[in-house]
Amino acid sequence: MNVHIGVNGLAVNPETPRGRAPSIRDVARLAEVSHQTVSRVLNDHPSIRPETKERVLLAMETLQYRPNRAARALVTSRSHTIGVLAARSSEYGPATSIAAIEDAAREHGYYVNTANLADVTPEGITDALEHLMLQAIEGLVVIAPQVRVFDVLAAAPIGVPFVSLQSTGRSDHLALSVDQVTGARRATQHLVSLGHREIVHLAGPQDWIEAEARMRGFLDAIDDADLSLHPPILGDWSADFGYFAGRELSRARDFTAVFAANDQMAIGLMHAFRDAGLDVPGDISVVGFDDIPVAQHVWPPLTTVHQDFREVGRRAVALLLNQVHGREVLEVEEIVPRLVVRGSSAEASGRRPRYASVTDSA
Amino acid sequence: MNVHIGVNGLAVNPETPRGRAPSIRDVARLAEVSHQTVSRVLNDHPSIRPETKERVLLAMETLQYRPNRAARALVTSRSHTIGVLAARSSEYGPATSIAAIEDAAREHGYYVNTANLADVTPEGITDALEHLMLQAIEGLVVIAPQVRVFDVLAAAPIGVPFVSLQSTGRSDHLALSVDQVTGARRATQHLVSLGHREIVHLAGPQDWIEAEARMRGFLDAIDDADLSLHPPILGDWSADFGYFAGRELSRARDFTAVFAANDQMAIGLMHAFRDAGLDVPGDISVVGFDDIPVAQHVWPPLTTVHQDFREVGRRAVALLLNQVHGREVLEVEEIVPRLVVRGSSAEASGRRPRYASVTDSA
DNA sequence: CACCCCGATGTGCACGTTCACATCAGCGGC
DNA sequence: GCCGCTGATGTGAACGTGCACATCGGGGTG
Repeated sequence: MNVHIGVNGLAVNPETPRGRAPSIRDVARLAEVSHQTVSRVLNDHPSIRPETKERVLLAMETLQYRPNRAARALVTSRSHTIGVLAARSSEYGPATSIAAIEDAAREHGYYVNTANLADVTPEGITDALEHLMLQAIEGLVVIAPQVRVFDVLAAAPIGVPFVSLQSTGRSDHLALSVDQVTGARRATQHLVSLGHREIVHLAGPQDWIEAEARMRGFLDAIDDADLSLHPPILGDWSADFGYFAGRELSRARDFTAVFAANDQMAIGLMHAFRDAGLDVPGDISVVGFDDIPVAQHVWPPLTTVHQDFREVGRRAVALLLNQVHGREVLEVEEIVPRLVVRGSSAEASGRRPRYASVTDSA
Repeated sequence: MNVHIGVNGLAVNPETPRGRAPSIRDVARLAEVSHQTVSRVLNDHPSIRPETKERVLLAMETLQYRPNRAARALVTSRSHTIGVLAARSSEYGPATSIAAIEDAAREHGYYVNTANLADVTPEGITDALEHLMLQAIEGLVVIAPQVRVFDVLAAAPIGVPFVSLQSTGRSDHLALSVDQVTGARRATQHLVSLGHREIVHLAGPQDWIEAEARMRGFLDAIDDADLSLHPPILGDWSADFGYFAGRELSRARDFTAVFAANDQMAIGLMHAFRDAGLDVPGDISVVGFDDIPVAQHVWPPLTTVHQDFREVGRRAVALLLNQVHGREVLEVEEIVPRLVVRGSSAEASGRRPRYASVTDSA
């Protein structure tokens, strides 16, 4: 109700004409210099007498001057904004990375504008992209890890450098590759080393880059160990899907371990197994991926592959801004996620695993 | 490496002079009208002959014209951007709301700029606010639900309408109040109705508005039922804290139920109780708050209070944009979250509760 | 038939900033 | 004592758009 707080914020300053916000000319007048000198102070120009600078800064202070971003953007044609193209951004992983991107960008004096992919149709993607381009973004971070997105991106000339948080294997852009393949392989090898020979993979949706990488890691490990291959199940990342998949799986029971492509599905799986009277890890071992914060607190504590989402976001910004500024792009070292063994995986014999408590993260 | 895709995006258009992006004047020249006519087409001015409009649109198309947001913002002094001041934005609830806010804003042709609160010191808050104000935001959504934030907000005249996702009880701004008090009261009453008389509240951090509201709902219910009050434990929302709190609690064991202020802590609690050899809900009932997606898949499935975070985000934007456009602000109806009874709460006697499966959400 | 109004379009300026260039004083070197 | 350089500052234009106002033709009204 009572929301109008003056027209213009701080508004009523006697020095400032009308209801307008103070401009550099107003500051200049007060400091008795030219507007250009004020501009120089703003931009840290070297040849300004300290005394003059002082006077200008004082004038800015008394006038409560704020530089006008639009005017600056207009003349420099730099928006100081980067775009983020994201999918499913309410989930822990992406959300964490996005937050880290925003923090890192702010630290570098940049703004972030996020467009969430409502649907992954070409129209939806073009639409989101259009929105970002209208914002005149200087760079783009892509966290929408469907292959399809990159097809659209490749087709639409976006004209700004972009970085993806998923390695597509393409060379038309920079990717901040977390080595998901190795992560998935290690997870699978862990199960193999526990004596499991019939392992099922509950994968992410087809077309998702991460799902594909984790699947490949799984297949590699199965191949290395010379095991027979169960056809992977394609899920949608959700715990609910994990539950339903687990219900189906517990009918057949021709396996002793499941590697789920993310923790949510793994948790849903365990729920279903419990419902079916199967003990995890006594009857069936389960391994997840991501290490979301609750993973170590569910029962049994989930063996999973830990990813540092914040670090990924940070690096993405660093990489992107390097490109934006035309600096040399340093070699991108891959981040290898690490396996965290907890209670949901045990030897195929059915013996109890060593108990991993909450302190394993310390 | 191979990232530079032309200087300017689509760049090489013979109609466009130099390397500059096409402006309305370029379009005007090609369409053989004045730049003002082009502007009118852009802004859907009524009195334009359809034929002329057609010609202009065609010229835009061939020139791949994009309006320059900075120039427009400069002259209209409207940024078409709203700011979001957020805290802990990687968690499910806030992250979901933020995503919904972005979607809704985009639908209304607005951009969203998010500033995450690194720390809740006055400096941190001012800093984030400063960042947003530099962006010339037209409105602000606050999801940083500490009381302290509102103190700073009240002190610093932000000069734009703002909406908070938490009800502060103050009248200096609009709040989109989810009735957390009622939600918490219902959760507690549920435990009371199951015969529990010794109920502990694992609260959120002091200073958090939501923590306070949930605490009040708890206290109200305890008071109504005339039960003795256990001193609430102040947590930090995290599952890890829930675990440690649970360890402490299981020493005393002078209670039969715990109402946790969010699901993460509830899950941590259950973990600790299990470690201590206590059965949930056989020995102790646990109720959470939020209904995060995994809540129904942990063991036992968590009784909790469901909130629709997306709806909250959507409404926040609607409310805010109404204010921004000076439209009448319609009465804000409170959203009352609903209790979802699952397996983690049972009668104080220790009898097994009816089993609530995943289908309870269907 | 003169008048006015309205629809359709054009003209010039303003927005606040930076950039290119101009100015001016002081100082060292010949 | 003059030249040129350099540091410190000022001057004017430009960026791309929207707004206020001007213009012009046509049609209805008296």
